[in-house]
Amino acid sequence: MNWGEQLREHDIRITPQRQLVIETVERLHHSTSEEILAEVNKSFQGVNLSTIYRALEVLEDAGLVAHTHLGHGAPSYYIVDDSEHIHLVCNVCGQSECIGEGVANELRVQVHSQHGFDVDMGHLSIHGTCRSCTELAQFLEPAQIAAAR
Amino acid sequence: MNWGEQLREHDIRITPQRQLVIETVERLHHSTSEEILAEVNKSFQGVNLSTIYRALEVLEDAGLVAHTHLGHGAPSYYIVDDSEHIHLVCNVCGQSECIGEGVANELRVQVHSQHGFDVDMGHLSIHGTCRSCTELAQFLEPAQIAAAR
DNA sequence: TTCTAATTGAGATGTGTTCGCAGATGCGAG
DNA sequence: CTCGCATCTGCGAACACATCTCAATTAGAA
Repeated sequence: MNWGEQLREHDIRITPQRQLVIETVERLHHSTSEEILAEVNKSFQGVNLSTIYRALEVLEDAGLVAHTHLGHGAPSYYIVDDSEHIHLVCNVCGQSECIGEGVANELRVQVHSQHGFDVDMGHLSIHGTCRSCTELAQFLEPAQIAAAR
Repeated sequence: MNWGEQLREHDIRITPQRQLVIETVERLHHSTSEEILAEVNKSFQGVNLSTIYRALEVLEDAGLVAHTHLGHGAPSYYIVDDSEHIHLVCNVCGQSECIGEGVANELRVQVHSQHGFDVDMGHLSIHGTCRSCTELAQFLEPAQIAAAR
């Protein structure tokens, strides 16, 4: 099923702006609303930021895109496809990496059986310290690492 | 070691404002910056919101408090003590519950061995759908559940 | 083609957080 | 005890991100 049908199923009109947003989110893989706006405006200037937000909202309702919070700032939007993934976000350098959802299956099962809670894996961001920052921490203070990145 | 020594160790001055913030965060268990301000101002009016933020920042650096993102809005601050915990946040009703960190131990070990990534458990918020919202979803639309809470 | 409800652009508004600066204060040295 | 000064605070402005209002436009059913 393509995204056009998927939108019509949710009684969501198909507009050029929404098409642009979907294509852009797909192309950029992970992007903030501002980044999406900038990219969309490269081909069609005049598209408004509120339109981007509204498009992202309906597309998220329709299950076509999802978002997760990487840094402290704006959330990152990405296309929902067959390969769900989890984000590891480093608190020191701010970099993030995607990993398969396999490592959290045990967690998902336990949380569901013990608490009846259904985990949304796509939204899961794991914060901590990445390998290289852990190694650097032997020599530098966190602030110096953050400054050097 | 009490918090006074812990602050001095980090070359952080002890002030009434910081003492108030620590005590308030401890008392409220989970609270936003605005809630802390309101609570602090009950006993001492005139304390400024930026002071709260700055206090929370240094206290976090010193490892006395930590924060996690529960809803979409302001982060929640809490005292770091011996009992680390994880937050389950329901995307439908917005409620959150604390659970022991045990369920994520497997995850922590795997993420570390496979990716060299050191997970910050206190900051881990797991989003998804709670038990009661899963049950309600048989009868109601998500929007109706959110409205009814 | 016509009609209407959904959608859009533009800008105002809201919420949460940080900044810059002048004055106040904790606290170590004397 | 009191002095000196780096740090801290209050205040207001600025900032980042998100949402809302409203008139004009438009997708898509009839």
